[in-house]
Amino acid sequence: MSLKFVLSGKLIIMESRCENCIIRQFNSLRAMSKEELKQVSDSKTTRTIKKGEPIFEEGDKLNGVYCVRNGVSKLSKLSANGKDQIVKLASKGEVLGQRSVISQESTNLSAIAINDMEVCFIPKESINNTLQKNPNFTLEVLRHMAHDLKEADDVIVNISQKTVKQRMAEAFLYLQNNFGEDAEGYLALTLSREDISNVVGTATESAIRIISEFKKKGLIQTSGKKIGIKDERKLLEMVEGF
Amino acid sequence: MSLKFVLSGKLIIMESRCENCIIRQFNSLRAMSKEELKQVSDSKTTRTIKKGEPIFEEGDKLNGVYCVRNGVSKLSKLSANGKDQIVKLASKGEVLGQRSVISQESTNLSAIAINDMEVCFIPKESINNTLQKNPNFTLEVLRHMAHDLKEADDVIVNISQKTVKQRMAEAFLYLQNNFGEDAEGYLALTLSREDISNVVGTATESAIRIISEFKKKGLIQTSGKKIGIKDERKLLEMVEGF
DNA sequence: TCCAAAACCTGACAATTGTCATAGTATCCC
DNA sequence: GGGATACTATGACAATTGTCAGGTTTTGGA
Repeated sequence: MSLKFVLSGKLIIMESRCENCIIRQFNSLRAMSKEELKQVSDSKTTRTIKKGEPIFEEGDKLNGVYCVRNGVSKLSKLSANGKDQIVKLASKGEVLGQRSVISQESTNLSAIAINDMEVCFIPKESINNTLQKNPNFTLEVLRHMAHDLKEADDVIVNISQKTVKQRMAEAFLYLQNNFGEDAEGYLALTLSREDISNVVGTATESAIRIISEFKKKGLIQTSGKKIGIKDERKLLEMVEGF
Repeated sequence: MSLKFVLSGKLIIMESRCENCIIRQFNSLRAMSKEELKQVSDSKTTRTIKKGEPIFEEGDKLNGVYCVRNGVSKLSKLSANGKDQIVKLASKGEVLGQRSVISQESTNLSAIAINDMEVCFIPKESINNTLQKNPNFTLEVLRHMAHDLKEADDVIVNISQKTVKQRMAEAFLYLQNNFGEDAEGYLALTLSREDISNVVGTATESAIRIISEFKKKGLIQTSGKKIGIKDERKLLEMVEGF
């Protein structure tokens, strides 16, 4: 049986065996057999990462993958002009570093914690072993990667064909759909203005300016750095180009 | 033994058995067993596609994959404002439509022939069958897709962080590296100005203007729509932002 | 071979976006 | 609690890029 604590209003489930971990249901690990999971469980280690700290950085050789149990990480790449481009936001259930382990190259992205995180490190041996023996698992990973690639294609088209304003609107809707809202109607995932601009691919000042503009037009509301969506319909229209 | 013809100066190899097809060595099909290849060979059909014609179009449900034997295809996506964004150029040896077949969704990209093409259509049953039974094949496909995803990430960063001029320079170097040059030093793959602008993600007029500028500066030379690289070093510097 | 259509090219201008400067505001750490 | 530091915000301006409008050249088909 798993241990449960109620700590300052939050329910925390301390589950150290992968076999029993719910997170697993959201990613490719669910295609592993019992024995394979047992092996993963025996070789894995758990790490906590504080807000702002890296899980790994561009160029690192990864000795395994990281399964996110809690918190959100930004996957980004530094460009020649010193700016980060955020390529993906990864939260509970996602596995980081798969690509690097599969292609046996150093990673092309940095993973940095946006809030405090808890991740499980799974050594690459466990993964590679299963990849070679369990076609179901490999296929599951493949399906997942096919999905990521499709999303990446969409991002390419969006960045090159939409205006910054459209991409900003899209980003807010994306955050709403993927991370939800809090009780007061603000986006549950709060990003700094700089992170927002790095997701959208624009200058921080431009992002701020557009936030102000959206606020004036009644499309969104803000409270500190928190942002709430007020007129989803109009934001959607803006994304489509009206 | 394969049949060979010399037709108007070109050597054409008519090889209808996958087992003997050289093309296969360049893609994931090389990980198939003899029996699997035999099955693929028996179920495949060969198609020729004329310049400008589609192999498949965005939204199509694909019943198989296309293995490119000859010619080059652009993979593109139509955006809301009516412009195409070219996401990838695929030539000899590349397999198109894999992602769609794997994730069992309709395709998110169109594939249109840039010059006359010859492709082999392989029904999805052969592929899915092998994916489930041969982990080596699945792993090979996975590695390939991991590579594509990494490239897609690079494209995202490039498009959002580099100027149009830098991306143009990069595009020419890319064409040189991947498709080579003809005897007179012009890029072997000749794209229309519109296609170039759709690769780079800019307006056709901007692309033309930058071509003129590069020509004036002695970085490239042109002859009709053909483009030749004259100063590779300076183009490289430009990409890096000098 | 010739004509129409398509592709290429250039100029002028407008819109978008980035940069720099500067000031207010929140946050963190001692 | 207070000061340093990072983040947010806005204005002014410049650079980049897109759009429209007009030409010229090339290409492909009758």
